[in-house]
Amino acid sequence: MNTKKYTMENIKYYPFFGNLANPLKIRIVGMLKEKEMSVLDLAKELKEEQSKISHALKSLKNCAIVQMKQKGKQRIYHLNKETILPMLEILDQHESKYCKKCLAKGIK
Amino acid sequence: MNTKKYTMENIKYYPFFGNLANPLKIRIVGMLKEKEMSVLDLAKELKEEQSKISHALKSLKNCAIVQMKQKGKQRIYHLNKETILPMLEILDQHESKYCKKCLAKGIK
DNA sequence: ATTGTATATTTCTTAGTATTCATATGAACT
DNA sequence: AGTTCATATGAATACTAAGAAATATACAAT
Repeated sequence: MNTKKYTMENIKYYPFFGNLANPLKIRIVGMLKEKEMSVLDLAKELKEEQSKISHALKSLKNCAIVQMKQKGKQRIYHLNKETILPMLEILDQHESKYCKKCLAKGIK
Repeated sequence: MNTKKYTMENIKYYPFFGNLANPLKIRIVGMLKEKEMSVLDLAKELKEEQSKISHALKSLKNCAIVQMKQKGKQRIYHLNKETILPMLEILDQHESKYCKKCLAKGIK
């Protein structure tokens, strides 16, 4: 039916929000709100496999939701608070105002 | 491996961002930034089938990203600008600062 | 150079989501 | 009530992204 489905203008937000739409990734974001952590730290705290955490961190890093620094053999990840905190703040307000039902039940 | 994977606290953002992570849905949001529109208006402008638009609008409405009012037989949808505009604004800033590459290529 | 520790990558499978198509509902008008 | 236009719904299929498991790389210390 279509020739050109979407313009760059419109799809540009896609990969970014895709990260925040993933339960594991949002849990990682939740952890990193508190303090910066290594991959294994995250794996332990979240009770998930290391490779899974690495995968998640890679895509979070690709969209600059988290950033990384090397420390010996460890790689320490920290949240890009400048962007993410205000964004979650807006959502909290939205949620408390409009969206109790859908958020509680996970309706899409 | 896990018993309890995530708490409510952590997954609550999931359905909301899931909507913004979808190309069609974000295109709808893009259209509704300009003006409110009916389902068929959207279908025509975006060159997509009506049922597809309806499906997308349903999930957007479930998370209060759009709102709807009846007008004769038409249903007019409009954007929840209070939440969405500041959110896109934050992202634009983020993008121009950090994420040119990933956004251009759609890397996740 | 070898070992041990930390993280990343690759491939395959599975689960979750979107799309399609057919059909149903609902509202206005005759 | 029947017709038309506008929208929504449901079920089947097609996609895409996430998860699992095994393996590879990178670094530090000995």
